[in-house]
This record gives sequence, structure tokens and C-alpha cells, in this order.
Amino acid sequence: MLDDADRERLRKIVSHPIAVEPGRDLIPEGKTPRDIHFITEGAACRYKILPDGRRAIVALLLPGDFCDLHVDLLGHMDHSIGALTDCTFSRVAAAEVDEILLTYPAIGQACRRAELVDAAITREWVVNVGRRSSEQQLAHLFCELYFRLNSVGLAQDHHFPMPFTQNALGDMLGITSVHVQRTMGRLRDKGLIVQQGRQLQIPDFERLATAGDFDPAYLHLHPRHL
Amino acid sequence: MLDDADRERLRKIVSHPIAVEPGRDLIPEGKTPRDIHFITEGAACRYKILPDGRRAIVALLLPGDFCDLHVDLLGHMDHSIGALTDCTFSRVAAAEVDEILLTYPAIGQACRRAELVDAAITREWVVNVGRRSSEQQLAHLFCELYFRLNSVGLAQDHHFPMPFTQNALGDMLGITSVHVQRTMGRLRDKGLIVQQGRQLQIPDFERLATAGDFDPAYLHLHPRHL
DNA sequence: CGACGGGTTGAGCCAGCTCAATGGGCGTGG
DNA sequence: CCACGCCCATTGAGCTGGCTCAACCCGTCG
Repeated sequence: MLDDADRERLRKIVSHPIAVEPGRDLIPEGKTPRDIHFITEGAACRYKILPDGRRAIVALLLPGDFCDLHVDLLGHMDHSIGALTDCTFSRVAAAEVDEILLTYPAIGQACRRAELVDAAITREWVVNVGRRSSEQQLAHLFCELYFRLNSVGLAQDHHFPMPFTQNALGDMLGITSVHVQRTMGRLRDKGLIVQQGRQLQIPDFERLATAGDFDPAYLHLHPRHL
Repeated sequence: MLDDADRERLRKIVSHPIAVEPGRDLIPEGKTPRDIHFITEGAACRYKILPDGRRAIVALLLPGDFCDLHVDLLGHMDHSIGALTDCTFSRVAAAEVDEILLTYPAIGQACRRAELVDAAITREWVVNVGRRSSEQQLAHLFCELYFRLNSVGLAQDHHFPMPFTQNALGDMLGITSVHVQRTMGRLRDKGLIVQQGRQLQIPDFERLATAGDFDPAYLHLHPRHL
């Protein structure tokens, strides 16, 4: 990973934060942003709109995740980036990125690694969304959320922020909000999750992981705390 | 993209081909292959096995696609690579790759681009597998197949090889082979596809694309023939 | 205090599933 | 040359998870 000097280099070229309200887009599909964006606060998503108007969320962006690193080589966004909660992004000018990458290969490698983990998560979503029952899907999603938030210091002690509407959850899993409601009810009844406002508690992680067929290997987290 | 000199450099470090029979694995989940593999003939897939034994295919590998470029940074395979038909792979020694990448940045860029397209396709699969009806799913898959095969010179004139069993198709789409059967029947009845042995014909591409909500933008193909 | 954006609950429907049986193509061995 | 076995495609019949439609409730905000 990066050392402190690398982090300092990055900090210098980051511009002022951009705030985006829930439901608004940071970047719409088809656009070719010149600069690179990443999320620093809140939660956003990659999504596509279907012909009948439904929104398909294909990835969740949590603090630290890049939004559009791939645009330099792919040329245009094949999906939109939208805010799910109040969130803030930072921008790095493309020219500066190019220069940094040429000079400090460790940073480029860290970026490529982030892209590869993003792809690995997307593969797991294909499985989640395509094969598992709604109960497994939700359980799996909550496990993923806990691990990912924990890895950036936003979750501990079996608690984590879960500020998504049932509608947003449905759009992540390909089910209706009505069905999210009933399914969360079942998870609650089984004691697998406890809702406390916009926080979620996982009393017994092992049980939830089993219920959701969750194995964190695909997240490729660096061995850390936990 | 690469110039002829780059291509020549690549050719030199490629080792003898590896043949794999349908149903066999080139690389099993959890392994850490030292060398890089790519497919030169036939069709393979990335897949994961679910606890109940079902196989979830999360990506299709066609001639020219890399299998495990990501292992250097991610450390281990989070899925298996299996052959769907008789196919052959080539191997490039890891050490040679590292050297080439350092010396010829254009090659590294082409590899990263391939990874990014792979990721873009996976995102579209999340949509396909999670949201669309079985009829749309199949139509979409056939459109993708046609474009991808065409881009490597393996499909023209509305015809392309489609050697997959209904079981394999079901594992790509998350539906049962019985349902694949009935759905293909419906596509046939509507005249959207014509089966000729292991070839598929698409009489009217526009109609199939509409039926499958297919837009090739996500494939990020270089403007070429077609 | 009215409107609005969520969450909650009920009732009926249907796409895709399961289970089950049949048929056809092809390689293998007698 | 035929018989057998195997794998895959095909077809029927009944079941069910998740959907749609439709209320109603509650907290928040102008």
C-alpha cells in the first residue's frame, strides 16, 4: 500500500470538496469527466436506468472509493454516479494525476488494485443479485457493508450506519421496496439484525454470514484489525 | 492500442498452448497462479459454486481475454476459471510480464484497458441477471456474444458460433436449463433467432437488441468494422 | 396544518421453479 | 452392424417467491 509520503503527495493535489444531495447525480451516464473523483463522505452508487424507468444499482461507493478512474482509458461513463445520502466528493485534476502516476508507481499500483477490488465486488454482486433468495441477498449485503465500512474505520462493535431507504436497498438487490420490507422483517424476527434508527446492529456476525452465504475473501482486504 | 512491434514482443514470451476439456478447470478458486493466462480458442468462464452446488457463471471468456491478470495485485483467485467448450490457453511467465510492462508502457495500458472492459461487462451482467426477464436476458446475451465475437473476427453476417449447452446458458443467466429451453423457443417463435446446429443466426439485429434492451456502449469497442 | 416521502401491511397474480418423463444424437463395445 | 448408455434437449403439471396494486400510518418540513 501507500506510505505516508505518497499520501501527502495525494493530499496536495486534491481540490475543494463537492457536496451532492441524495438523489442527485455527481456524474451522468455518457459523460467524459476530465478529472478524477472519489467519495469522502456519505454513500453513492453506480447505476443504470432501465427502459421502464427502474434504477439498477450496480455498485456501492463508500468513503475512499473512486468514481471514474476508468474514464481515461474507456472514454465515457457507461453508467451514472448518484448520491444515496448527503455526500461529498473530492476531485483531482487529470493532468496532475498523469504526472503523479508517472513519477510514483506505487500510487498507480494502489489505484489499479482499487479497480480490481471494485471488479471483484461486482462479480460477487452478479452472484448475489442473480442467484440468492431475497433473505440471503440482504444478509450478504449487510455483511459486505460491515466489512467495507470497518475497513475504512466507519464501523465497529457489530454496529454500522445503514442510512439507505428500502427503495435504495431494493435497487441494489433487484427487488421491490415492499419486498425489502418483508424480508428485513424476517431477518429481524430471526434476530440476525437489529435496527436502531439509521444504524444496524449485527448481534451474531457468524450467523448472518451463514444466512447470506458470505465469505469476505472476494473483498481482498489487507490483513488488518478485525 | 498496440502497434506491431508491441505485438511481436508479446508473441515472443508466450509459451506453448494448454488444452482444457469442457467441464474442466484451468484454474480453481483460491489458487495463486504465478503466470498469466489468456484464452486463444474456445470459450471459458469465471464461475463460483454456491453452497447448494449450483454454478454461478459471472463472466464469459472468449478468445483474446485474460484469465488472471488481476492475481498479481489481489493475491489469489476469488473464483474459478473453467472451460465451457474444448479450449486452449496460453501462458506468459510472470517475470517476463513484469519486465515487459516496465519497458513498454503501451502494453500495460492495453492490459489495464482489458481489465476495465471486463469490469464494465460485469456491471452490465449485474443488470442483466438481476433485472431483466428471461427473454430479455437471453436476447441481451446473444447480442453481447455477437459483438464480442465479431470484434475478434469470429462472427460475421448475422451468424456466430453458440456451442453452449442450455445448462451453461442457465448458469450464466441464473435460470434453470428447463427455462432456457422454453425461452429460446419463444425467441425462435418470434423469429428473433434461428438455430442451426451450434451456430446461431440473428435475422434482424435491431429487433433482437430492442427485445434485450441491448446497447453496445458498455463494451467500449474500438470503432472498427461493423 | 397540509403535503410529502418513507415505512408497513393485506390480497391476489404470475414468471420461473421443481419434479418427472420422453426422445434424439453419438460414441463405445460386443 | 447393432445395442447400450450417456448427455442433452424437450415437454407436461403443479408450486411458490417475489410482484403489483392499494391502503394506511407516521414523522418532517414548509
